[in-house]
Amino acid sequence: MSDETLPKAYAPAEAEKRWYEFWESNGLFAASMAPDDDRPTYTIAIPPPNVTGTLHMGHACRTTFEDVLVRYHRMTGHNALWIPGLDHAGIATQVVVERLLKAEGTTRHELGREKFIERVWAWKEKSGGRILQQLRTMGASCDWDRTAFTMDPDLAVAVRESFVRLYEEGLIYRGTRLVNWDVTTQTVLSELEVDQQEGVVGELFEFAYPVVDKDGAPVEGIAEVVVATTRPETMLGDTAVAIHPDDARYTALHGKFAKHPFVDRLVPIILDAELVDMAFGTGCVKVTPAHDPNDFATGKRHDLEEINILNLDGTLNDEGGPFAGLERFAARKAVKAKLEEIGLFRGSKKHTMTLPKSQRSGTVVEPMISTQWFVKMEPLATPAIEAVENGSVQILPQDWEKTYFHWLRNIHDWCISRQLWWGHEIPAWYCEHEHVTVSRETPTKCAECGAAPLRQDQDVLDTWFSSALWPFSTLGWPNETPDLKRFYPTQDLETGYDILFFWVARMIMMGLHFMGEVPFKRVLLAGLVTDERGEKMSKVKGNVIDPLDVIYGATLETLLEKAQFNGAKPGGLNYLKKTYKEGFSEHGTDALRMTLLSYSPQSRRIALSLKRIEGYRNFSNKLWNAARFSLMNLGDSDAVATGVAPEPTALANKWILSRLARAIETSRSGVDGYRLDEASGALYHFVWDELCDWYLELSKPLLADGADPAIKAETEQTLVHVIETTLRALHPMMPFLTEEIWQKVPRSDDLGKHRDPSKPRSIMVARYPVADIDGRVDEAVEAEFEVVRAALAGANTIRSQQGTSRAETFSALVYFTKDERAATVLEANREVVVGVGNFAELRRGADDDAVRSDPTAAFFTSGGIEFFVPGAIDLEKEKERLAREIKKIEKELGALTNKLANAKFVDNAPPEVVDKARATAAGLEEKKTQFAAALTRLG
RNA sequence: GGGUGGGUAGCUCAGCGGUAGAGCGGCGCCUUUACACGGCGCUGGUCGCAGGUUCGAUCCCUGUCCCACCCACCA
Repeated sequence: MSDETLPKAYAPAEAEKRWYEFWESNGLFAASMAPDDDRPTYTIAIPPPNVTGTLHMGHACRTTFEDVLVRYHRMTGHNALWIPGLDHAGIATQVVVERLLKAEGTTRHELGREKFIERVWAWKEKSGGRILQQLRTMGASCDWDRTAFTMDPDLAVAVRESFVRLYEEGLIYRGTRLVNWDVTTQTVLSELEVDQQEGVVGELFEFAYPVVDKDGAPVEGIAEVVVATTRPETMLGDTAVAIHPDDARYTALHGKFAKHPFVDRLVPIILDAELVDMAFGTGCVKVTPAHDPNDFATGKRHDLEEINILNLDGTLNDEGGPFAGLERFAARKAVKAKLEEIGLFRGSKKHTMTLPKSQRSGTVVEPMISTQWFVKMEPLATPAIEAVENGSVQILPQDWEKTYFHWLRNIHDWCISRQLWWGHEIPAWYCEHEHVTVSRETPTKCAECGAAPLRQDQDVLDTWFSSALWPFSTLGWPNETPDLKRFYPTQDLETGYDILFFWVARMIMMGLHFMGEVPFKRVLLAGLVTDERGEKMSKVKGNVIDPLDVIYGATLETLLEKAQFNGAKPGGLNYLKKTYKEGFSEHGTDALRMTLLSYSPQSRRIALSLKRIEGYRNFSNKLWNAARFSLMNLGDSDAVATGVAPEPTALANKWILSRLARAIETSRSGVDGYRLDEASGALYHFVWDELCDWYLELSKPLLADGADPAIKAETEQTLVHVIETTLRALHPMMPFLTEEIWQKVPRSDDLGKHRDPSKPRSIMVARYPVADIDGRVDEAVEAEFEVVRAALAGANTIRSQQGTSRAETFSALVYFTKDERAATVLEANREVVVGVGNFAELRRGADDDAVRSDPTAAFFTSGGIEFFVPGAIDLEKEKERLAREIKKIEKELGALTNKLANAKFVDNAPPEVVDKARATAAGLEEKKTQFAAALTRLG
């Protein structure tokens, strides 16, 4: 150990790969299934990434957060299980594979369903494998043997079981509805895949329908009814014109009809208070049940005919009459022109609206009517609301509860069928009489009439249907497996807030329904990772950052190529060029993890900044070098870390143990309270500001060759203990670096021993530090230390002001104090102060007027003690400094004096607040006097 | 239109009733054998705006203006 010299800088890439293989090949990630293992379980089911594409920063963020929780619990005596897996992601994946086919000059239709599905599976193997590899790169300590995929046979059984049960319970039904149709890819879209593009300026086009009675004869007193639309071509599918029942202007229209100008049809004029707003437009509304959600609902209320005028490719079908065959936008123009031509055009105005566009193809989504499967949501939603109300499930940050309740209380039935090929087949079969048979096993004859053969429903299930079962389907449900018994319900579910409805709420509903128990105790919602400007990452914007590029580094050229390949627009490429002129340097996984952890979980936006990652890369190196220093200094000593705090006598040693204990406390309370930002922050500051900046500096004279052997020995012991404990505390956040160092730290054999003696020792399975065991809080020591710190900090200030090098020895440090305790502390730590401050000597000068009046003596005051460094200063600079100090004090003092002069404050504020203010004021007053005196002394 | 979150140092963000914090940046000094991916020091803020509650408000309340996101709707 002793003669091993660490390189000057930490090289993460090689170490990370090595340790990950070590952990995985030794089975250290696996949860224990031993019957005698009675440790409490801690389980997280991963939010399964889509098998499309590669992981992005959002995944990196989630993976890190979850891995910290899992590793922490593993180290605090839990049987920890993290279930990894992937989602088949229905449409997203199908679209990607279709794009590949297009590049090959073929289509899924040419290929046929079976061959196409084979192709998707091949894609899944490739893409899914890459994603799982990325998770490993991030350090995810998943139990890989349990890797699940939403299309696995086991999970298919769960899907079928739940579908059939819900059907039998009357919670799944078939109904005719409007779906979002993408005419380019010719598939339905889920709500998720529809982007609402706001602020599109369109045209509100008005035209007239001639009014007739039921026999087609003109109506006396009213010749026409004027309606408005942004989509004139849909008038071909109009099956009613609606007016408000209370609208006095149109009583003559009640019971009458509109004559369709293009197709041979009389359109009834109906009364509907729900659809019609009397104040809007003409107060007359054309109703196209087959192509508009509101009209569809209106059609249901009035039992209107639903006429679909479109083919699946977006051209007009035969219902379009003279316009049949035209593409929908061409048809729009043609209908408008024709209406003008025959004199029914009644005006047009600009109209700002929101257009639903397909996230996949960018085309305007077309509402189309079709028969779909639905889940009746209300009976499922009620218990899910209760579960959060009564605290069975806790949502963090809590603000999200409101959103959750709002959605569940206004829930719509869930359309679960999709006209795709990639997904779980719907276990429903039809006979020649269109009777439906829903069954767990493939049926041979119709359940209703016994007819055969049967044909299976061609549709597949929404990808979220299988995701909703995730927390228990991955544990073997519907079988009553030992896994299910041991690990359900899981503890925490961590994910982005964007899928609170699509996934989280549905898991709660399904978990309660099928397991009778919530699927997880806590929902942790993370913010969205955005670029440095705070804009959402998207391929088109070119601002998607691949975690691997940050970890391993990437040149600007590589970044640009990648962005271009992913379809970035020129603006996006410019952003990249401007923001990342130099590309990315190598940062390492641990640095990225620390960065992601440092953002508050409260914020909705995580505007990832490269500078911040660099800061943590530097921190990795800092920690590395602290270890390097320690190992070098431990040299031939026989100090070993034992996992128990030593009992040193030197102030610095006692102090660092006290600070260590506090850091551990904060770290623990931070993780326990899901404030990983606070936990990681506490350790960061402990390592950098206390361990490195102060303790390591102070330990140098104690470890020096000529030092007191007893002190040297206890310092070595303290040093090795503090380093080893710090590594354990940081391990959940920085797994690779900590293991790399820890394995080199001299330590006793029982540290990091696995339950299974055949497995190697690892920090992964070591005990997480406990404040009272690994450290020792000591208020008195901390107070004493402040005196030493003050003396040395003052010396630093002077050195810096005067521009003297650290190597230059000051003649002496003389101090004046009435405070005997402080004097004792300084006296006791004379060696440290002299050594670290590089003074020739330290002495008390209570009666040394010569020093006090020496104009060349640098002066500073700290903690009520005056310090002088004779002959150390540049007079002018010193004068400037003193004047500046006095000004600063006066400003602070002014505010405080005013406050204390205020009787209301003194009378009403709590006594301790007043006392504190008085003490501060007195301290400032004294300081001011000293500074003023020093200034006078300098002339 | 409804809702949610946010506006704090040049930038990115913590803090949320008792004299404003971090990282990055800027300026100055220091090539000191753990680390220049470093050390030390300094600079920098009427805590969006206007009222109110309070002895005291960045923090609580009301209003208001911006920004982001979500939901609904726009015939």
